Amino acid sequence: MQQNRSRVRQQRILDAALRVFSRKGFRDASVDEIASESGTSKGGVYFHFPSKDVIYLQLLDRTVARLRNKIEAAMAEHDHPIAKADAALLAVLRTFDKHATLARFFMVETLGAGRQFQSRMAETRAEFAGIIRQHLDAAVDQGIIEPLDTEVAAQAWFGALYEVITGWVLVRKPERLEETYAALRPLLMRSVGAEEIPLSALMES
Amino acid sequence: MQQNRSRVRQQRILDAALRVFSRKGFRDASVDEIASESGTSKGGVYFHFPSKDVIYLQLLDRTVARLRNKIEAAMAEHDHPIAKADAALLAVLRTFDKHATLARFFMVETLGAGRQFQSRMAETRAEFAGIIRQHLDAAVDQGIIEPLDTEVAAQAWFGALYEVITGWVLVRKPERLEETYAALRPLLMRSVGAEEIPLSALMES
DNA sequence: CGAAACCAACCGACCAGTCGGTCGGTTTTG
DNA sequence: CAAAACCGACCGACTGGTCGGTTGGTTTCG
Repeated sequence: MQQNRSRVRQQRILDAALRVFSRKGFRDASVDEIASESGTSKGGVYFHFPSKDVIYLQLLDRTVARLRNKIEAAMAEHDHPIAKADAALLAVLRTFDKHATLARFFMVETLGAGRQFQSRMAETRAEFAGIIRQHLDAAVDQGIIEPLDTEVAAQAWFGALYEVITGWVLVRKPERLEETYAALRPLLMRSVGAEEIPLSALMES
Repeated sequence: MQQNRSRVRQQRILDAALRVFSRKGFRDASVDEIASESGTSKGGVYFHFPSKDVIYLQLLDRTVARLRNKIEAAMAEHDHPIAKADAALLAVLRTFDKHATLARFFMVETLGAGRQFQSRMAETRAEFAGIIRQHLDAAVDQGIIEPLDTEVAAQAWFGALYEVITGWVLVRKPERLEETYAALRPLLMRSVGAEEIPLSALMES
């Protein structure tokens, strides 16, 4: 049970780090603050993690994994590429709606965290863009949309989404992020030439 | 001529700051480095600028103004909203193509520069999104595109562009940013429901 | 000469990471 | 069984280095 306790403490530190990084950003967050926010001391933090960088990186990994899981779970419930895209879009918007802290960390923090993380950040962006691209390719293969440069299209989708979410994080308008869905969906769909299909029952659930 | 000399030195410092900030980011760029890169000393820098923050802010202002001028000059040569959008898109791509340093500063640096600049950054993003929105609204008024949520659309356009440029800055693929134009243009146009018009003579000039 | 421009040396705040030591619980041993 | 030995977890004072900003003196120029 001792190692269980240890694992709990590690999670506590990561949870605290998420809040502190979200508030202050990587550079302005001191390890002392993470320590006190997680109910321990600096020495305690350094017992569990070798460096501040590693805390950040592990937190990023955890966050990315959770978000990707959410997205993939949402998509797994549908077969049609457009329904998958819809589900993924809603899953993202709702997740960030519910966890604004996460949004702040992920959106505002990711790019400017510091030069040492830049390549990792590029990988992360590429990972999400890759998911989008993969499904765009599938849609092209199935003849649902016309062939197009799916790499640029995936980047553009990611960027559009990223910007809308970032804007919401910074300004908090509209009140609920999900409200942008109605405007975002047709925009994205039309951009790749996907004909309109009713969004009907997708709004609830 | 004394104040002229002074102004020249100020510009030199800003030019050097642009290079150093682009390489290192705001936090990792030391005033000493900006000083030596501009052929002066730290004291010299502090004679012309009251703080590192102000250097950054003035540089940001200068950069935004120049970019906005480029965009508006490009648009002024056309009347039709779609031609304006085209011209603006090309102007942006070409400007960053030619000045990768500027792209690095503007793209990678803007978001994560530090909490103290966050509201200013939000303003800057809003400014460019506002330009896009204004012209989307005009296009709607002229009946060229169907009514839509131009605020979200403008954000999405900005975000898409931002992401593509950022990706290029970080990975440098394709070789020339302008090559993304052919993929980006139809994507953006279709997203707002603008019918295809030949891009023909727009590629050169 | 006098003011503007410039410089090198310096100051002090800040903070990641270290280290010697403590504490509560578990295992070993006589 | 109890005392001794041990151990993982934890604490917080301290250090070493960095860097924004200051200052007092020097050069340049009109």
